[in-house]
Amino acid sequence: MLTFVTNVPVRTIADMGAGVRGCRLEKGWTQAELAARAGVSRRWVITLEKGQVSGVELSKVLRVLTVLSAELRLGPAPAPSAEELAVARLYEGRRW
Amino acid sequence: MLTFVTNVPVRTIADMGAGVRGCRLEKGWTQAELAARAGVSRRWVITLEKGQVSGVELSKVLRVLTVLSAELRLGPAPAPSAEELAVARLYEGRRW
DNA sequence: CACGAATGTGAGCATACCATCACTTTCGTC
DNA sequence: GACGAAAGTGATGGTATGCTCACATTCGTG
Repeated sequence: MLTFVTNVPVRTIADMGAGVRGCRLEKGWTQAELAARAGVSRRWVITLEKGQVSGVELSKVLRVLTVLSAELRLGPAPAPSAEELAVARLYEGRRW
Repeated sequence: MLTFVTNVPVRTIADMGAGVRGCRLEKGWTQAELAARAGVSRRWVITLEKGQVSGVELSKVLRVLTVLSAELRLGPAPAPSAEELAVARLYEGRRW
């Protein structure tokens, strides 16, 4: 049972990486152990935890979280700050 | 503000697709509008909502959710049922 | 029914993710 | 400091994702 990782907001890849790492450490697992249980490569676990790659595949992330007895929940976001709104306007309609 | 989509568990790609679709419809946006705002292709929005592809890129999903004023939260999963445990044992250590 | 808007589908191509292997660096313990 | 385990890095190659364009289908309204 997770105790420290409880309803942490996940807005970025880095958030997700930190969350996975936290869950893994709470269970006392090594990266290799997590990789084996989730059926992914250890290399991939590292890149996920460090947020080195922007486009990690969602299905693999979900498999890892399931193995870690963690769960994602989707809900309304708290109202953004004025600063966040300004940034959002800057990137409005932009293609990356 | 989202009203219907509130803290829905997301365990599979299909869950995510349904969640995104729900958030989009609550805002009254078309797929094309969502795609433009999030900077992704309309084709991709469709495949995400229908869960046609297992490995959608997490960064794009997060961008879409941000645009939709939705948020993912990571927390402990409720204890799995006996049936879920049996299935998990079947696939223990399996590579896909 | 007719019409338009929204949604869904197919093919082709570029890109980047991921697995594997080997190696290096960090960390903890003695 | 020495040792081993864990964590991190680099390169390579296969492959699936995602973008674009064009077309088909469904849906809602008059």
